[in-house]
Amino acid sequence: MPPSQPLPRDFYQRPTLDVARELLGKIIVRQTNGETLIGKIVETEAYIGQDDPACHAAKGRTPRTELMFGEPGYAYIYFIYGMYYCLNAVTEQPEFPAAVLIRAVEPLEGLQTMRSNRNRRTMADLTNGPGKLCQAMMIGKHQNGIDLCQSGELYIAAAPAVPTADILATRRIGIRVGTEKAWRFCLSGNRFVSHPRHR
DNA sequence: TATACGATCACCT
DNA sequence: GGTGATCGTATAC
Repeated sequence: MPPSQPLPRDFYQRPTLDVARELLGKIIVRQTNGETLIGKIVETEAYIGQDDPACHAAKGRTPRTELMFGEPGYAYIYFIYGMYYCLNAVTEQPEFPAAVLIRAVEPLEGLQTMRSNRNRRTMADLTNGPGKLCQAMMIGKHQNGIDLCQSGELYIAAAPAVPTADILATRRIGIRVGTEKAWRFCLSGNRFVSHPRHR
């Protein structure tokens, strides 16, 4: 039984920075092979429009970025570095290309399966990175374009808002342009946040 | 058709 | 601290 209802589309059809902040503490539900894998979002990054040089849509509308130009609340999953997938939630109104990258989750349910998917012994590095959490939760190209607002094989469920004081804003990670923006958000002190340098 | 590179990770020193 | 793995996408020819 899923923990709660999917977040409504209205949640995503708002300024991306608000969505990125408020996705912290929300629940990713992945139902596959008769099992439910659950993780709490602890780290996000915003990619906002064609004026954001780090946004995939900055170079224009292409088959790859088409989803970002569409309805909010859908999964935009891209393949990177020849081996990893990254999960995004599309935001803002149609025709405005923006999304929130889910960078890390705290595993809550299905730990054994996640661990075997990752082939790791330790819990600590199971889902503390965008590529890692997709590997752990079996999220790949087949899930690209899924509606995150409907209970199904992949969605994001509602959860109480986290205290504003617990939210840390930093520069985005892993990009070479647009690094001046503090558009990365994480739960202060959470052990499943990526990049251990941040306290 | 060819090539350069990336919103990463694991493993090495 | 550094680097190799590995391939879809965009761009150049």
